[in-house]
Amino acid sequence: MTRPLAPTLQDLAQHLGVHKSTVSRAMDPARRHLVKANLLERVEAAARDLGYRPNHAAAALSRGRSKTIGILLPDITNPVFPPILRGIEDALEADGYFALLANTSRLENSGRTVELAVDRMQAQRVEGFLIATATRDDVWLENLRQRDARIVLINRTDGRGRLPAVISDDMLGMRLAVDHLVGLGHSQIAHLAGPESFSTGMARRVGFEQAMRTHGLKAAHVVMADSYAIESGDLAMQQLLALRARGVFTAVVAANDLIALGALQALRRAGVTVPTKMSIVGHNDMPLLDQVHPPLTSVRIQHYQMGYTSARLLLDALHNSPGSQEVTVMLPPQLMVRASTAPPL
Amino acid sequence: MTRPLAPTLQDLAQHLGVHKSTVSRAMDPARRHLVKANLLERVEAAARDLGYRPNHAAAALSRGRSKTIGILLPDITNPVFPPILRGIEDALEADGYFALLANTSRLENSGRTVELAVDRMQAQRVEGFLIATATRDDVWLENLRQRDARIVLINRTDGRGRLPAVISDDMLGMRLAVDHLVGLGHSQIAHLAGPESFSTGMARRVGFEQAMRTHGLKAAHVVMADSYAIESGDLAMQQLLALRARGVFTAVVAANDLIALGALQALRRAGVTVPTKMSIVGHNDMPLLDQVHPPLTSVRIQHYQMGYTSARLLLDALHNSPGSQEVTVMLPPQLMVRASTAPPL
DNA sequence: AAAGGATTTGCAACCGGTTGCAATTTTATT
DNA sequence: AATAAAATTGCAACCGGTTGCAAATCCTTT
Repeated sequence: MTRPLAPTLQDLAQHLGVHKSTVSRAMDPARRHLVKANLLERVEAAARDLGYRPNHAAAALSRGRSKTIGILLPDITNPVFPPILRGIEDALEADGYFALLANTSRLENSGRTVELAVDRMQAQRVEGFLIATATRDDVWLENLRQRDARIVLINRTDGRGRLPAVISDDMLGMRLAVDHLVGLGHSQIAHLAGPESFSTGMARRVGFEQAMRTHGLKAAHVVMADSYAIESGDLAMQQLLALRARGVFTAVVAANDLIALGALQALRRAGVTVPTKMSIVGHNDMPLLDQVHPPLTSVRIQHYQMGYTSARLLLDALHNSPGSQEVTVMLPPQLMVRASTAPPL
Repeated sequence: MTRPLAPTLQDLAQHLGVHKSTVSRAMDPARRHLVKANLLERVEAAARDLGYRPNHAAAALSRGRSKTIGILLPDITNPVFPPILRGIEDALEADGYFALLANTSRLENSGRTVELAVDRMQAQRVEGFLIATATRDDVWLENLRQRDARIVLINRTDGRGRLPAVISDDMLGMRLAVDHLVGLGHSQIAHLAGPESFSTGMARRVGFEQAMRTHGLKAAHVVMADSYAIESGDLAMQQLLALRARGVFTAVVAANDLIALGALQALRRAGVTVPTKMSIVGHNDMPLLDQVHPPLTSVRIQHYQMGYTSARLLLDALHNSPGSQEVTVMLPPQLMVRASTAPPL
């Protein structure tokens, strides 16, 4: 069973009668010009013949750069993340970088899981982190930052705004939603907010309130769901309905699609038909939203672009190591109008 | 800006006045017993103090094992894959392995993309591959196999059945679907098949026909969708409707949820109400299926378990290198009955 | 107390590339 | 044709661990 091991640079060099350093240069696009044209061809031919594959670990060790980026997601199972991941991968691949992925939702940021993942990634000598799990007061994130790790946040910012981030313009998103509803004739609008511990929950609530003010309106009610999940949305909507006595409302802006779906459930049970008796707007425009009943109007976020841009930002920072600009890139969202919104009765 | 570099084994050893090989042994759980108890404690303390992180690249190079597995997915954006991925990660993490992910859908298996990804992964010296992109006649897969790569297929098998695989029991799945419909009183049942180039498309069609035979029935019609996508399902359903003249049917079993959703669309447009005039069963039970209208009855596959088991299988094969058992593990699916199926008129 | 075996620890080579610098060859210049 | 300058190639140290083997130390046993 002892088949020939994978050929090394040394093997190749010997085969060609040159020194391995020469072959090494021939294999590196950036140093290729240092080797004579015809030798280069011979090297390439030989590499192909022998089936040579560079050993990434050796290269990483030797130059102290792993060409690897660590990615922390709360839960890949949440449909907003796959497109982000695709964007990241596409950007990384263009520079020959690899992604190391970790889902950290097991204990929902409750400390250990994330730190374990970070440890493993640091052992892998990742050159930087793309983090989509930030909450507004993460200690581990702050620690990581202080250890001079290169970091770009995605989708959510940290509380202090000290780290570069790529997010959706939540203010604008809420303005789009509110403008749409007001345009339809609504004036009594409620908000199902997301957790304040996430920057998105916070920003969207503030954005909602501000957009309402722009129209000279006040939020009918604001109820906070305690997580971005269907059940939480359901619960929150029940609370909202209970408040109707103290002020009727004809539309609901949810901080997130899952919350909106939960709200839809609660409304269905309560016999409130959407959109005739109540309009609903979601946020994120996750897949299949056009297939639910009724098809949900939602604020579409540029997920793919968010991933792509964040990776690009990180790579740029890695290459021009000094001036780590602490930019926050805001991507404009877009309103997808479907059948869950209509003029009030 | 020249901050102290990350401490190495050597640094630690010097700090303690011992040789680095001793520290190396102290850090390895499997070799830890070789070092005296109190020294061990000192090493651990020092490691903590200096913030020592082992360099994975160095270790990988030195022992020739990267503790890394390559994962090939067609498209993480497809909701069946995230749970698979979670399963894989959980299994790998337990053994200290890492996952290297690649989406290969850009050109849908059209050759180059996959091979590029495989190349990059081999440069990383992955110890094995988990592949969910197999079609029934992949050349690159066969090549990979012949280069003695360790492989476990997920969800789909290759045509030749030469590679270990973890799949759902598609025969059983179709039997569950057909039994359910027949139990409701249907006897004229059509099938929207998936592409025959995928083992799932093929196996489910065969499974459907066999299940029908068990009941002494014959398939009303079988139309093949040309991909697992909503639009393809829509198109295929239109074709199916056109065939109604030559034999009425009251239920449709789709090879996949997306196809079923497309069929739902087509039926809606044609004014055929589900489930009253037509029952529909999907396959996979992807997320949000309970939120569409009507909530779709579907064959639930054990995605997470599929990922977990496949990774476990691969790890086992890697550890007992000789007897690479070419098992095919079949996981039993389960029927999720919802509102898209009802007795025929 | 000496011999012999069992434990610990040290030594040094090695994994497969990368890279600054020196040596050599080629090309250009006069 | 001689010489300087430029282009190639070779040399050797190094990256940070791992591991077989030798050396040193500790424990038993008689």
